[in-house]
Amino acid sequence: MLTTEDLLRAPVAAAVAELFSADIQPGSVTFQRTNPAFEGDVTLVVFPYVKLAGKGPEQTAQLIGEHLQAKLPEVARFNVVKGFLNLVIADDFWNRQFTTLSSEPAYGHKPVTNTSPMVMVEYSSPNTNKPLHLGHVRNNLLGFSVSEILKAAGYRVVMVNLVNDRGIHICKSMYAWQQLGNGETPESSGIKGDHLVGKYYVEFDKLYKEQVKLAVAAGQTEEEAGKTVPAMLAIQEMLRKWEAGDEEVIALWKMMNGWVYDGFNTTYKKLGVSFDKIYYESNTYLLGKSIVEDGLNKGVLLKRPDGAVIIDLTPDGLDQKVLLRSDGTSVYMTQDLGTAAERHNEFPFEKLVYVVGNEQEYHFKVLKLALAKLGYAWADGLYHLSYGMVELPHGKMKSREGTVVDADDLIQLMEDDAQKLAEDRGLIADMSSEAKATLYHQVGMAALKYFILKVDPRKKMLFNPEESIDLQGNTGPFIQYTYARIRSMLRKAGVADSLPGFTTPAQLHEKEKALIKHLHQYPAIVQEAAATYNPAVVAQYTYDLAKTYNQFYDACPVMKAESDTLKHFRLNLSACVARTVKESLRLLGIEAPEQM
RNA sequence: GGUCCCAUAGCUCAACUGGAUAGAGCAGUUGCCUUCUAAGCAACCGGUUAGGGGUUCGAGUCCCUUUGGGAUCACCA
Repeated sequence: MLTTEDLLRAPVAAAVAELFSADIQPGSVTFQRTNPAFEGDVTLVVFPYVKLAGKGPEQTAQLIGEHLQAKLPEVARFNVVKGFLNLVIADDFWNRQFTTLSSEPAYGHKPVTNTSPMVMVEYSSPNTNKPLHLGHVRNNLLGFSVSEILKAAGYRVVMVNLVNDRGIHICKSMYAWQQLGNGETPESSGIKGDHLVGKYYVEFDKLYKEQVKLAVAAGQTEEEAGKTVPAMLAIQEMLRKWEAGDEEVIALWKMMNGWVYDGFNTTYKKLGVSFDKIYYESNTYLLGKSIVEDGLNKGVLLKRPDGAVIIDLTPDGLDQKVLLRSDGTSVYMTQDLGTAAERHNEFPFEKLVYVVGNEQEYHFKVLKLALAKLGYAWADGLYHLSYGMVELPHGKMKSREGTVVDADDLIQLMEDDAQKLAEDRGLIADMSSEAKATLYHQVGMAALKYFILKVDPRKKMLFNPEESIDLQGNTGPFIQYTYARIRSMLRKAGVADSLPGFTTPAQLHEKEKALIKHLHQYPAIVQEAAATYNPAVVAQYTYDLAKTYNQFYDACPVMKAESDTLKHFRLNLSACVARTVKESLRLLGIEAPEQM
């Protein structure tokens, strides 16, 4: 697909050469969208050439404009505002673009083959002691969407999840359940597994604090009490037994983890996310020791007098970091070193994207640097997609303080809102109750997903539980609605997807041209979103496309167009918009209902 | 204390990576359903881009500084 930039770059360079006898690289010529206040499709900023021209900006722009218009039939006319050369591209060019792009089945997406570069995306990575909340939702939606975008941009993508299923924190819920649970199970209580385990995690915290309070009252210092209270000793003992493979502890661990996984899988399914491979820390936590040994031998790592192995990153502006405890056991970093190396053996990725909150920026900086120093060339491909926290009006969400927005609750709330609005509209009376339930889910999730994904991942975002997420305006359902309306029209016209053999009009309506220009941008948008790991780029684009279509819909009758030729063209244009909207929604993990 | 990030309309977010008169949605006011779905379209209202200085043809964007917020600097994960 020839973009306007491709079309104009060389001619602009030629114009500069001819008019001002100066050599510039065609690749250095850049364009921008024309400001809507002026007529034009693309704009050349001529400030970079005024020195070469030895003339004022207006005159420089005027000369280049005249030259381009004379040489290129695609340049219909132009106007000059200050140093901006606004070029109007002929309708014929846009018509040719539309004819080409409307015939491409996977328009805008690059095909993936066995030799395409491979990217691994790690996301979700939950703890198995509490249910998922809104922060996890952002992580999951980002990870899934980034993966889909990378696939569309031509990468082989491996989606992985690293489940944090071991450690002292897991023992807390296990211990509390042992002490207080009376054999309660998800079945006996009717509580979803992850919520049940989360309940005992909170119970432990209460129990523990109570014991510390008593001990302090009995004269111990708080620090002392914190370490010696029975509950603390018990979970430490439990962790030792777990690491020693104690049958009873392992059985309890397996049972309760099973409950959590059942619960997570339900939530994952509702969120529409999935993984190609799931790693468990209980399997990976011993990895990395050999890498550390190796690093010691190479002299990259140092053994401190107390026996701990460290890496000295002070020359890089960071600190010293412990990679192996003095007793020889692993830390978080050890495990991540080992996991990354093992993954690269299994999947020779070019990039490994970690979708992890920005609170771990330091960790990933160290991880990448350490691997590089240890001599792994692929370390260069590690990328920490460091997303901002979801904050509530009162600040960060904290599980223990109960100030979290639960994922399951929120999903339910969104479905209820979608149902309420749909029932008020009363347009889907003919649907089966099953189809209705599906629709409420699709619409509710669209609102939630778009709400989260339209925000730049790197920025923190705010969620106010007092205000429900909109279903109108700049939202997911708005875009779905545009799609459903087109599909409804195509059904009435008896058109499945598109009808070949249309004729483009000699003169495009302003809104038709605007739509073609938007469609024309789609491939570049996909590439940009992939290069920056930013679904918000796709979200913004899709909204603009839908918005533009709605304006077209209002201004241009399709079924009652002046002629059959025009009707067929507009049906094709609509079908093409529908396809692109559906695809770009899919990249965001949002479904496009046929009717709503 | 060191390092890093953030601050844009009453609210939630944009701004093509230094470009033209800073854009959307929500909220508020007001038009448009006897023509393809009004979850829509159109219009009005709303801004000293936290404050100050600098760099240049041009700054929300880059540099310095003040203020306010956040993260991180564990032999936790």
